[in-house]
Amino acid sequence: MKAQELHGHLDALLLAVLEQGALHGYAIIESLRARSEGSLDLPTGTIYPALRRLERAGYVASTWSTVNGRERRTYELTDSGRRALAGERAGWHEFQLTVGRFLDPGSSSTTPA
Amino acid sequence: MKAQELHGHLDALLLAVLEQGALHGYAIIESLRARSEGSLDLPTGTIYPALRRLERAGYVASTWSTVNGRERRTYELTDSGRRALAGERAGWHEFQLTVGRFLDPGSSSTTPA
DNA sequence: GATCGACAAGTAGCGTAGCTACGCATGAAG
DNA sequence: CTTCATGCGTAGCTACGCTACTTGTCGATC
Repeated sequence: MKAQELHGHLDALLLAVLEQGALHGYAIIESLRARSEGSLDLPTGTIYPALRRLERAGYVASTWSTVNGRERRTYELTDSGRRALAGERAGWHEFQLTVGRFLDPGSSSTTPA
Repeated sequence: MKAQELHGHLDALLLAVLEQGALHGYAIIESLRARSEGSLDLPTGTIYPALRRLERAGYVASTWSTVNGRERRTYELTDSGRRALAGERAGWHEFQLTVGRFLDPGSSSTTPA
C-alpha cells in the first residue's frame, strides 16, 4: 500500500509499537514491516524525524547505548505517551467510523456489532 | 473530530458523496456534514480546491447552472471517477486493516479468511 | 434603504508531515 | 577492497488541508 497515506496516524503507530517494549529506530522500522506483513516499509527519513517529534512532545524518551560498536538510540514510551496512545486509539476509531460511513458498503447506521 | 486528519482520504469521500448523485460544492459540504452527523464540517477552502483537483484528474465533470440568480457548479462522477472510487475503497480497506492491526486491541495478526 | 445572514463560488498564503536523496560510520562477507 | 546490512541523521521538496479573505445574489429585518 502507499505508506504516504498514513498522514496523522504515524505517531499512533509508533506509540503502539513502542507499547510492547522499548526499541531503537531501526528495529521500529523492522517491527512495522513485520507486523504489517510488508505493507509498511517506511524509510528512515520518515521514522527518525517522527521519533524526535514524539520525544519533543514528551511521548517517548530515548537513551543511547552501544551494541557491537554501533550507536543505538533506544526509545521508550513515557506515561504521557501511554495516555497519548489511548487518545490516538480513540481518534482512530472515530476516524474509522466516520470515513467508513462513506466508504464501506453496508455500515450505514450507528450500530457496530 | 479533527478533520485535518483526512489526509489522502478526502478525495475518496468526495467521490463517494457524488456516487449517489450530482451535487454542487456547497451541497457536498452539507451532505458530508449530514451523513457524518456533524463530524465532518469542512470549509470551502478545503472542498473547492479538492473538487478542481478531481476535475483536473478527470474523476468528476462540472456544469454551470443558475438557480434563483445564483451560480452553481454542479459536479458529476465520471466513469474514470467511478473506477477511482473503487480503487480508493480498496485502498481504504487495506489501510484500515493495516493500521487496525496496530491500533485495534484484539484483531488477530494473520486474518484467517 | 441599509444591513445582516444564508447561499454559492473562489483564491492566497501558511503549516504540517511524510518522502526522496543524501551523508556518515561500523562490521561482516565476498 | 568493495559491497551489504546495520544504524543514525538532515536538507529540501511536495502535497494537502486549513485559515482568512473576496465577490456576489437573495430574503428578511431594522
